[in-house]
Amino acid sequence: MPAEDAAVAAGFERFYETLRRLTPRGPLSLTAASTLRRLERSGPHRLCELYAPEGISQPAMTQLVTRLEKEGLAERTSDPSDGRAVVVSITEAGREAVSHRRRVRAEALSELLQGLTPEQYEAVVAALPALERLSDLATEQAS
Amino acid sequence: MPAEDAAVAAGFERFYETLRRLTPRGPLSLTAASTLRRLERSGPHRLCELYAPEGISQPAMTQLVTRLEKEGLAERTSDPSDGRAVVVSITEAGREAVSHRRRVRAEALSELLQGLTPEQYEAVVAALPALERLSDLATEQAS
DNA sequence: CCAATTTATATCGCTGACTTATGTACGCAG
DNA sequence: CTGCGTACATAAGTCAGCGATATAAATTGG
Repeated sequence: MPAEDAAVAAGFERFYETLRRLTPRGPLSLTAASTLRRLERSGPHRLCELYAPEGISQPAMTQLVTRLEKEGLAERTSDPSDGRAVVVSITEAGREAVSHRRRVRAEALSELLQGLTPEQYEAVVAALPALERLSDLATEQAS
Repeated sequence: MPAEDAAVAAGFERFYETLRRLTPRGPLSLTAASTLRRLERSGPHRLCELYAPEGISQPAMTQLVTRLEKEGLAERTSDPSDGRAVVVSITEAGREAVSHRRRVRAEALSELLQGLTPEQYEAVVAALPALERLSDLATEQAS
């Protein structure tokens, strides 16, 4: 492991905690929010396609979908081509919940961003593609 | 809110999920790990100074400290100057647990970092001071 | 200096969100 | 239609958080 990676890891570690506290309490668990974002981003999915990337077990996803359905944020549809399958999709209320959460977070973050110097701000913007790339790499690795 | 902040927020949102999955399972909850890091970083604290910054209730912190104590990762000491207070400090085993967790995470991250181009890597390194600053700002804001 | 209040921590009962093990319904090959 | 694999649901247990409340020490007002 290159030495400089350790510095990056240390910085990320602390920054991760900062991000975590930026949306402290809410009716959605981390996994619930993440699942909703996935459904919003890449459309309806079968339940069996959801649990692995979210890093939880299949029963946990069943329960999560049940909760989301009870709260009106997602819905189950049966797949006509496969009677065993359940297709999960996000509802309008779900989209609103996601965008509300996103907005709250973005506003809190925006306030912090204003404390940066223009140079620091530019550095953050310049690093965004790299962060995006890291997320892509992590996703690939998982599959 | 400046328009570009939204892009930053979106990038951070996804990156946050990525970091979250970088240390998937472990015996320590997110809060437990975060609390241990705090104790390691800034020394012993009274229980009442711990729960607010960690974003949990006081009873939850009492329980968390109890668990950490049971696992030998932290210990309670009574404050001689205030009979009501309990001073929590990290043990040697606690330090090891923190550093182990940090190492695992750093290695996983390091693997991802190698997938970046040199330019992207430099962009990340260049952004570190800004991320650090953001964390500082968030800490100030909380107090 | 004693009663009332505030502060610091602990205990209780509850819920949410996971786990593993197991059950059920459907699809498909023989 | 038998039997097996797949997709999902259910059951039972655990863990980590919550609010309400209890206990005990410190502080404060008369």
